[in-house]
Amino acid sequence: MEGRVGSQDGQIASPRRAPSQQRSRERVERMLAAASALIAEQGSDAMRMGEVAERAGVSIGSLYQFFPDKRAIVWALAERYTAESQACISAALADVSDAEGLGQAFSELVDIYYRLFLAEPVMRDIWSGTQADKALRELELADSRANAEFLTAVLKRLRPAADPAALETTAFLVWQMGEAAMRLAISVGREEGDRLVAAYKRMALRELLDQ
Amino acid sequence: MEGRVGSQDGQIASPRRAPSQQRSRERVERMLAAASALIAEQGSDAMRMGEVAERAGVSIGSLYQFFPDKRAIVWALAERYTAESQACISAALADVSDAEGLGQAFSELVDIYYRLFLAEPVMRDIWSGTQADKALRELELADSRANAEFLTAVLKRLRPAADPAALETTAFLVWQMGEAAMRLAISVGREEGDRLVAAYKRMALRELLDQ
DNA sequence: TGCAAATGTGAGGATTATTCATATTTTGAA
DNA sequence: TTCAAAATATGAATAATCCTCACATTTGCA
Repeated sequence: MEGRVGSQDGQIASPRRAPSQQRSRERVERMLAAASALIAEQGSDAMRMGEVAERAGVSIGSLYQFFPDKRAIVWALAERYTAESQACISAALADVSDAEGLGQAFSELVDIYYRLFLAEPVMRDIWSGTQADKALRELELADSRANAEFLTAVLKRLRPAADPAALETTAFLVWQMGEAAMRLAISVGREEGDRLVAAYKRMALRELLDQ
Repeated sequence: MEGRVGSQDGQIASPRRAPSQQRSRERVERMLAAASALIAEQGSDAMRMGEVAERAGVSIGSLYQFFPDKRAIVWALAERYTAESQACISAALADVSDAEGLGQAFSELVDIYYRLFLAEPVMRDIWSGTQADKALRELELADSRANAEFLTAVLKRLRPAADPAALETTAFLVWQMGEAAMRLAISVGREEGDRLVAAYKRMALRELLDQ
């Protein structure tokens, strides 16, 4: 009843061949767009390579010309999301210089993420499946570390006397807790989700500001 | 290259037929034991139904006599773990009556869980894949709620003046954060993992005791 | 004993992911 | 412009896997 999704080795799935011509670059975009639409409709697990090819208007062989396997497509989409959000997060935290500013920026960041998770089925699907796929897990971990570093930088400015290593651990943990809180929040009802996100915010800020 | 793992509907995978004879009960045990061993060796994703049957010394058809599909086997193992751990957690929190006691019990509980995650590849694998499988996700959520309730009961005793709804939210969130922290801790190096777990403990207790 | 229910079996059906031999298009140097 | 090499396109065929089902065997029990 099935196809399987490759062996369990978590190789970073890089394009089998980078599209060098204008034509192929456009086709790869179409493939990713098709995959994105299908994931939004049915989830990445139910996404079929044949459907992706058909919807992108390319042959199945062309798909495999640029993506070594199914997971690579999901990975490529995930990478785009992380790149975008990192830029956003970096900007939001760049010029925070006092506790109040951190509270403000962090709170907004959480809201943005929460809304994004609620509104973006693709993102939701991809980050949900994160744990099952080694390459995705590593991407998310790297992303999380990068984001935590932005937060660490702020903390070091706000609390110069504190142990830097401890600040790093705190920032990383708080950030990961945030991602977990989001996943939890979207998997329960909206009201409870809102409450949980609010509770997370309080908890995180208390920890970050060491109050 | 593959088989697929069932449609994405998250039906609770209950035995197709409960084994009623001694013989079949023993065989089902062998099936679960075989599955457990294979998951420990290669992960549940790489576990093949044919291998499970072979190692259990039964035919593939017998497997499907008692388990409607592959996920049902994983689910059955997961259910056992949750039943066991709930009993353990309930016992640990049952007679907590002051802040110090909570600190003690909670800290021990976290340690036990952490060690369990580190030592039990099966448990680790199952809870990692949790997000990808609807039935597993629901099982984990229900388990988490049940455990959070034990914690809530303690909090209500310790802080009778507090808003009960807020305590429930706090307990649930803290518990889920704990599971996330565990997953994170075992996916990074041992040293960093230890630091993260310690940091989580501090954060959680601060929140639980509202200090 | 004998019959119905429970259980056991494994070859084959059904899906999918992925490959590969071959055809077509583009590029860039002569 | 010409043309060979590189890049790209194609989809039928392959391979791997889950799961079904028609039929065989065993067990419980009146």
